[in-house]
Amino acid sequence: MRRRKGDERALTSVVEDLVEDGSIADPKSARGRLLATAAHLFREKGYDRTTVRDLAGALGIQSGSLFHHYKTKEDILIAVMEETIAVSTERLRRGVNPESPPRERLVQLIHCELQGILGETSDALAVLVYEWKRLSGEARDKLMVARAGYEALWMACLEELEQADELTMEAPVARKLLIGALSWTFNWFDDQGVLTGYELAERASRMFLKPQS
Amino acid sequence: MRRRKGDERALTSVVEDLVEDGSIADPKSARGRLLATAAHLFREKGYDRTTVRDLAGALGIQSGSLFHHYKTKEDILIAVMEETIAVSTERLRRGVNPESPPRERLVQLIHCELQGILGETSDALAVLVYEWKRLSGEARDKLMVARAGYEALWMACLEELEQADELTMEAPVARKLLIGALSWTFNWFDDQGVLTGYELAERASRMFLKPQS
Amino acid sequence: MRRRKGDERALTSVVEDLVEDGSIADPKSARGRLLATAAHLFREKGYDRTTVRDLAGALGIQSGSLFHHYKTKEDILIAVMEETIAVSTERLRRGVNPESPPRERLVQLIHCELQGILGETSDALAVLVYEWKRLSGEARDKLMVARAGYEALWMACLEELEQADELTMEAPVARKLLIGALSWTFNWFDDQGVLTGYELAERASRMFLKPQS
Amino acid sequence: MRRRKGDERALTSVVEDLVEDGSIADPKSARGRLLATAAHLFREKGYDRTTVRDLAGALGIQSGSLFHHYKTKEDILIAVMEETIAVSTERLRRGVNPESPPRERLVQLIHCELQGILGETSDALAVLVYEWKRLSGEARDKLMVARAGYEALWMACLEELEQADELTMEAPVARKLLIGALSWTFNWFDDQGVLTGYELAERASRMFLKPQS
DNA sequence: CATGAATGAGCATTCATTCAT
DNA sequence: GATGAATGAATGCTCATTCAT
Repeated sequence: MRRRKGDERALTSVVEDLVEDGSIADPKSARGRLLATAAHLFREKGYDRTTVRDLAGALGIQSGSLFHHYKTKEDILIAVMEETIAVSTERLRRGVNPESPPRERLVQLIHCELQGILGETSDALAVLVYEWKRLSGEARDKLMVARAGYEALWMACLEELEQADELTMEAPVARKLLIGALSWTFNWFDDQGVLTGYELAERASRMFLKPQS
Repeated sequence: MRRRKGDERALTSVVEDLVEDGSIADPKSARGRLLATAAHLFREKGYDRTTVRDLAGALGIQSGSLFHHYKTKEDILIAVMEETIAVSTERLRRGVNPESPPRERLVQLIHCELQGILGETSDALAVLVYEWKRLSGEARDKLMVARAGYEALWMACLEELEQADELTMEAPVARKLLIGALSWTFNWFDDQGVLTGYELAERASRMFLKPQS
Repeated sequence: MRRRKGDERALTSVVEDLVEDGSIADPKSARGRLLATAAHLFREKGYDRTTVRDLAGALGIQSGSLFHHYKTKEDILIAVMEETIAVSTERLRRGVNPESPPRERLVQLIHCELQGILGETSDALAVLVYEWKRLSGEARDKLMVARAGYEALWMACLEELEQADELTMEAPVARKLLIGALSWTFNWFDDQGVLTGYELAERASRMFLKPQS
Repeated sequence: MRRRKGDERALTSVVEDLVEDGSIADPKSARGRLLATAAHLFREKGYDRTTVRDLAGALGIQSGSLFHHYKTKEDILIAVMEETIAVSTERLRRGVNPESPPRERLVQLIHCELQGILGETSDALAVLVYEWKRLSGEARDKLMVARAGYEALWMACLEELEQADELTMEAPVARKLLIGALSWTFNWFDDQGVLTGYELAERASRMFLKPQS
């Protein structure tokens, strides 16, 4: 997606700070490269069809060496997802100004989410959405907890809007329709197309907000 | 999804007629049962993780016998998708009254699509959406042609609305956001929940229509 | 191989007579066509790589129907070999004039064998040579007995020549070298090439005969 | 075949030298044992009927492990053939003394070829002859090029003899009859029989040479 | 930490053979 | 006889994982 300089800086600092406090791996470290490459391959070919040899090959190491970093292939998938959730949540936290009026905050939320879906973390988020079923029950539960923090940020805004009677439908319904609509964008949205990411975010917010008097 | 008697009758007749003219396999025939079971398993476990032995086991036959009906596992996936597209397109054709005003027709379109996503053909449609990447390029091309007929029915309505200035955004953008929003419903919509399918369809139509004066 | 009219008539009558006395199947009957087709496919693709479906397909019937004629695929191979041995032996019997001097008889023998290898029965003879190993021990024994009659006709001539001191080496060694040399011709001899079958037979006989004084 | 000490040493050094320059695998290495075992089984049971499990079992490893060394079963066949051609060609190069008169060189050539057919490389050579048809076209072409070098060494000698009018027939015809005669020996020649390999070579050379005045 | 050979269970697919119709 | 759907064992090959070096 077409991004302004400011966005770039924002994402970089999100990642940097999370690296510093140890929540995620440094993208330049071996582990970080591994996860980014895994995300890319998992998205491109699907988790099942990506072999550990594919992944090792893309990293320039032997397949056996992967298992020094992660015990199983599934652990790599889990790590990709965990980090994505962490980065996404942190991005939301920073990208949304709590002082802004709620209508404005909704646009900020949508814009943040779109940035994730269409920007740098695109691969990892696509994996999060499309490979969710590949997780074992246990892993799923753990990640659902992490995901809950992210969703709470959304619901706070939507519920406020609902109470202010500015929403065209119930907040939970709106959120779920929106998740689907935005997730799907990585199947069609074209960086170079007629619409910028900003314009798309604005269109998406219109779907649920009553027209302003 | 909660359905009225009328819907049931409608779907049944769609399938029956397509069976009669040979477009799809009779759901009660060996081939039809095979495709329904395949759709179910492919959706539940994913195409890659569903082995031909799983499928054969679920059908009560030997794995070798599957290859009497379809030459490869991918051919089964393709057949599932082809039939779904055929049924969906036919359902749209019947479920939309060309005499209705366009706003009403949009609700009919959404309702038809939701019926597919949440009703009888739910499994097959989920497979169509989530396993698209598993198709070889050739198969993909063939199915994209079939899919185009379906989309044409949608765009006719949306473009009419756009020209009448009743849409809150460009028709193609609206369609794509809607595809995502509706497809995602099979991940959350609960048949027994607070919302009926009709109510959901109505909510979804609000996302793109300007409020009526 | 280039053949004179006389040869053709000779082979036809060999086959006809064997058909009449029931030793082999009429080439025009269902069974006969089956064996000829099997010989052709077995030679072309090898016995193992020729499936019963291939064979049935070439005959225009269903694979299951083959088993009305022969109980197993191996039985078809055995039948092909048995008939070939019968025809070859009969051809030798007729093609060699017991009145001729032994040197002449050797040329007749070689010519008969070459006719088999390069003429009408070429496929079946190639199968006999190259698929011998595919036979079960039991079948092998049975066919070896049949083959013995054929070899006896050869050895009679060669031993007579040996006794007359007209051979450049021991009769059994000569015969074995000759079997190899002639069998191999179906890998290189060209019907349309510089050499006729007759000329080849003549060359082959020179390999073991002392020059005539 | 009964061999003198010198032959043994000669073959050993051929193999050793080729191992050293990397043309073939060391017979004592994993790869070398694999190829020798494969040659043996392919010869005994035929390529098609030898399963990768048979081969693995004979080597005392798991069938999956084979694919570490060769990507496909056909690649194993190809490797067997390639190495045989390399060894055979090298043996010819060393076993024939270019200073010898051509009649003598012919005996040397025949003796070398027989050594291959009946000695250590017997299995691999039988495979080369009998499983040639199993190769894909591509592999066939590659091996035919390698084979051409071997045949060139033969034709040089035979053509020289032909020009000196010492051959009883055309050089190419002689070579082809000889290939067949010698190849066939592994179906009948008995190491312990009345004839030594040398005696057989000498008999074979008589087939094409005019008696010396 | 990294390697790479080995594992062994699992996979889609093939195929001779059977048998109810 | 012929059909063709079904069988079930077998096949070549894949791949996550292990482990001695």
